[in-house]
Amino acid sequence: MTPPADPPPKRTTYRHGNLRNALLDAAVELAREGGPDAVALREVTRRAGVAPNAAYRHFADRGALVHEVSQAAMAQVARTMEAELAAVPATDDPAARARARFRAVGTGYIRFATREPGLFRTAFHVPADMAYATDTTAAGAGGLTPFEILSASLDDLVTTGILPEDRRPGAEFLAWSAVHGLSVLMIDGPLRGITPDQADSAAQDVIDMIERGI
Amino acid sequence: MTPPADPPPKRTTYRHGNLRNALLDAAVELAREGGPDAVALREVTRRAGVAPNAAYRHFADRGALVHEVSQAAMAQVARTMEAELAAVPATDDPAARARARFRAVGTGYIRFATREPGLFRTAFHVPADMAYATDTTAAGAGGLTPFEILSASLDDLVTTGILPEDRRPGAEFLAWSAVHGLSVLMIDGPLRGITPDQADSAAQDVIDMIERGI
DNA sequence: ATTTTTATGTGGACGGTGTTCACATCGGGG
DNA sequence: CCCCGATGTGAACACCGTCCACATAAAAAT
Repeated sequence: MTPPADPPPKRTTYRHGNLRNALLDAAVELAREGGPDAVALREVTRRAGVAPNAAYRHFADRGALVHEVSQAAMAQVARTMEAELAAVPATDDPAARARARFRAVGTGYIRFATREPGLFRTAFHVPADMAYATDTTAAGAGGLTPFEILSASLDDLVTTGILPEDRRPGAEFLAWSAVHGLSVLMIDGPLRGITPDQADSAAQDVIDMIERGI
Repeated sequence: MTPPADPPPKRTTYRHGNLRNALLDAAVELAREGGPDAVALREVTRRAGVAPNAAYRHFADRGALVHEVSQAAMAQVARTMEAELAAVPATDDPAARARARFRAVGTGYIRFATREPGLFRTAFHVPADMAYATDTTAAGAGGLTPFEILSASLDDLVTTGILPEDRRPGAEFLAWSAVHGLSVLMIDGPLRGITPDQADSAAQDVIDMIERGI
């Protein structure tokens, strides 16, 4: 029950040596636990064992720090989607494979949202002052952003003949809306408090709807 | 360019007489302009021309105040949906009418989100400490919550034979997810900055998907 | 090798916030 | 009529983000 943290390592050198990363790590941890609002600059510096102002040598202000956390969180979304894609069993049927991969993309997205709600909310946090509305992209290990991963899976649906070509334009936003909406409703909407099993089931239902309705 | 506000009316009586409502009104206005985080207790009391602590005679803490704003915002969602429903042209064909009403429900929801993003975000704001996770419902003029309005419109789809009965269970969450997701993506997601025309068009596309996929 | 520049971390301050405690002021029920 | 409970006030505390002037040490220039 010592919530503050382990004793700060009492750095001996004047320079920290890796402050920027230390700050970022602490900030990510805070966001993981409590969402974007929980990222307090002072607490972050405290955990790094450094004076509050030291943060300003590495980040313009709190917004810049949160923005970087947001980027990191978005990259984690991409990685979770990639992991789900990698778990898709091999098949000879390219159409079945394309379908399974499309479903994996959506499943990974929703899984990340329910497993890491704090980071998920941070990934989609847009600051009030619009200063950091830069769409600097955040990619996963494969170098693709979540949006690009989704797009690729939709392209495969078209090339395998599952999705008619004339339905392709704008399909990203239809799929994204449904999957994102379910995520939000489960995280802090009326579906909050659902069990993980129910969450997975709901995810599959929503993806079913997308496949039929897209 | 006097952002603070008009001069506080310099109340003469010791009692305010209507403080609770005055505080709530100011809080709603702040939420309207900047979302839930913009609701500052001190600013609210300032606008009501009263000392900061006076708020604690009417609300347990800031969370309680924001929660009430959230309820009020949810009620406005319901009213917007009702307004959209009322605008559905009369028809003899009950099936066509049911479809139109279902679409109106979704359209109203998305319209409110894009027109009042601050209130929309506040309506779905769940406090960090989970203290106010009470699901006290917020109804519109017709006495129905947004969720109940949606449910009713889905019931009508079933009775008019548009929606097969076996697809009815859980359909609320499918529809809600898609519509809510689009709203969020347009408010502070990657679809932010879209024109109102594009927003309406995207809304219709999403509702099309729901109708096909539900 | 010595000096100077630059990057990085510190200390102190200011104004903002939510919240609590003790106190002031009234309005209405005994 | 009086007093008591409801309502509003004042001062204080802790926390936050941010800015200023300053300290320190590493790197670059001499």
